[in-house]
Amino acid sequence: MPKVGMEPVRRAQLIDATCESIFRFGLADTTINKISGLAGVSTGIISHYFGGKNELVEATMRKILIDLGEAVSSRVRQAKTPRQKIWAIIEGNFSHHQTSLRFVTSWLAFWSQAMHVPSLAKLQNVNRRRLQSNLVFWYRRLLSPEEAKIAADGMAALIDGLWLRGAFEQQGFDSQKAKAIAFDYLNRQLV
Amino acid sequence: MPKVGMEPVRRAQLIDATCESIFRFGLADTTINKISGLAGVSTGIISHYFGGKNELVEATMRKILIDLGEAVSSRVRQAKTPRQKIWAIIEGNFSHHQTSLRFVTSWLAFWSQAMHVPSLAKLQNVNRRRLQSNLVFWYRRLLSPEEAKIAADGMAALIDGLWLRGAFEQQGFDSQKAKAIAFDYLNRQLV
Amino acid sequence: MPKVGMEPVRRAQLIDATCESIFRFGLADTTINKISGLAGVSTGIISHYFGGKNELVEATMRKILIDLGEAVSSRVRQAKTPRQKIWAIIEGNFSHHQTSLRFVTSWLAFWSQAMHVPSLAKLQNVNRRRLQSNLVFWYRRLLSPEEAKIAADGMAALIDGLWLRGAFEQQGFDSQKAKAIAFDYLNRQLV
Amino acid sequence: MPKVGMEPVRRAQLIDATCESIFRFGLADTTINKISGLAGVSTGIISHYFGGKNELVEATMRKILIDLGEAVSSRVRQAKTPRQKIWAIIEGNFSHHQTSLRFVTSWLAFWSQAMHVPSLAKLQNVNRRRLQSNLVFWYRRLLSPEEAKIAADGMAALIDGLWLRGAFEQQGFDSQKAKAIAFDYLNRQLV
DNA sequence: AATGAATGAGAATTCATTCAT
DNA sequence: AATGAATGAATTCTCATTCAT
Repeated sequence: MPKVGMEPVRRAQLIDATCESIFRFGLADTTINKISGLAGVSTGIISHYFGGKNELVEATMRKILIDLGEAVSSRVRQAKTPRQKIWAIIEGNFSHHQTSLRFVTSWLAFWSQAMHVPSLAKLQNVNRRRLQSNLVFWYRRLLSPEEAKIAADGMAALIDGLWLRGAFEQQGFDSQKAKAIAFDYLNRQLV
Repeated sequence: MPKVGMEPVRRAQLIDATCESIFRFGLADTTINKISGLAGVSTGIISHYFGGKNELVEATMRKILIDLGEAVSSRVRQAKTPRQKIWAIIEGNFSHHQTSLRFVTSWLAFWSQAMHVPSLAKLQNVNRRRLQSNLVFWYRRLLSPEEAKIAADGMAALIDGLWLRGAFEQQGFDSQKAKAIAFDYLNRQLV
Repeated sequence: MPKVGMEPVRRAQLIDATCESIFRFGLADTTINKISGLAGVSTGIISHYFGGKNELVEATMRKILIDLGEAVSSRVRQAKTPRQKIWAIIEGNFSHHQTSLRFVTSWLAFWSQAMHVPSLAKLQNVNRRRLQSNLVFWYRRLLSPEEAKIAADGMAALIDGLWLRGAFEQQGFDSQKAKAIAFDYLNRQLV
Repeated sequence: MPKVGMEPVRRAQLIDATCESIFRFGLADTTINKISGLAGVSTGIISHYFGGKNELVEATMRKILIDLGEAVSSRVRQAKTPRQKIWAIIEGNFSHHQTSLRFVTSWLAFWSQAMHVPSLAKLQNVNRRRLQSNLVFWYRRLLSPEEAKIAADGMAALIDGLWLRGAFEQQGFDSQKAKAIAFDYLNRQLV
């Protein structure tokens, strides 16, 4: 019998290598040769486990969004008050793992790519709406419906904007600074 | 007899076609065939006037950033008080032309691409810093240096984040809503 | 304890699956994955029992030609007169098993392939000549040598041509019609 | 201005090279590298003029069937009596150009391939039916409807069978012999 | 005896660039 | 000034074969 149970291992390996390649070369210059080279496997494996490059890229995006969602929701669960819940959402978005350049680079590449690839757009929309509706839910506990809508849209945009600009910081993403800005915004929203 | 003075015409034609192609197909699926087809000229023209596809793409990004810069600075010039100046920067960023999906799509594609293409990164950094330093300059008239830094970074991120999320709105970019959110943030920053 | 005596079983299984795959997908789209899938075994088995795909394909062709040869010779043995012998050859070629589309499809694929694969060409030539020499042998009992040659070549070509065209009939190979045509030809050859 | 009017030249060149490649290597081993190599052009040309390999192969088959059809119909036009018409159909099918091994090899490859490729099957059916209906038409002038049907089906099968077996003759297709056999059959059909 | 994970050579296709006209 | 035919390197995908278990 051949080695069994390799599937989850290989899939994780290849998704990691895809992130690494997007980080190093950009999505446009990410080829299955580079991915399989980084993963230390042959190119054929990609078709074998994912069907093709597109599916691997999609799986990578899904992984990133799921990780991000989990980082947020695990923190939100532990929070008590509505204010702490929003705080937790911000914290989750700027937790260490999420702000590694490796992560942010892929996130940005996907955001751009999603505009023209339906399967990615679907994932992107789910994620975008999740952040927005989470925020609205807790802001409503503290503000009028109209104010909550504006506050949530503003905070969601600020979080994504901090990521976006953070991706270009020479000295790497400064998550402390990002959090400080977001918390400052939050304090001002809640008077 | 050959037509003379075609250069500026052809360059503008090709840059417009490049924006159109990025909007329609995405940067990844933008080929010189599509660009020259949209422009109604032959493929050879691109090499002739720009040297190659990369240079055309770079020229297109430069054009977009210059347009954006001019939309902002023309408004800033007319503003009087520091608060109006900041208001003008926001207005400029969400003026009609800037928020057309055509524009936002290219802007986002370039932001992603710039992470791995030095010539684009340079343009991107100039633009990114210009927005930040413009904001800091006027916030300093109204806030302490520390507060001004945070306010400027926050506003810059919010503006970019609103673009980013606006690019995905089903019903198109709602620049009124974006401005409302940014002005609300501004009001809270300046108490 | 390992099963013993599996070899003939596995070989027959794989040859059947190869016929089935050629029938369903065509020789060009017959892969060892499809063959082993149809046979319900793993791909490795093919190398194990046949050495490789080519050898399996060759074995399949050999099987088809042997089956065909046996269908003919068993009938010929029972025939008495030269005319009945020729009749038996025709009958054998259009007996039920031989005219199933499954069979004809593989036969045609091999005929085409044999033109460029020496090992298949050899099998093909043996078979082609066997039909011709069988026919000549019995026609000589009834006709002059020159007439017998033409009669045999004609009948051999007619039989193969009926297969060829029969393979494309929408409603399947009509062996009754094929036999009627061949017998009519035979009657005219023998006045 | 670049060279114009190259399209028909290149298309003919590539179709010829495809025939040559099928003759030399077989359809299964015909690659766009081999085709473009034989044609003395680059591989990109194939996509440029045909869209892809499949379309080139289809165009090649169409060319072969059209040539065959024309060889037949030009002869039929000149024939006077029904018997001469049938004679002309046979002549056309075994005229020099049609019986070159180059031609026959491709013809056989396509026949096999057509069983699983709808676009080729369509071409094949048109051609197969044309031969049959042409023959029926003229046999009806000389025989009863039932006899005409059998005679036509028999002659069509004989013609194809002679091609099929002729493709394998060591010393090349002997069109004189093929014609002699077919004419002999014709004489016997018409008593 | 049998598996199926892994390989990597080979295939078709795409596309920026070149260049004769 | 402008064309677009032609190139060929680069990319993705397929698939027969190998081999550790």
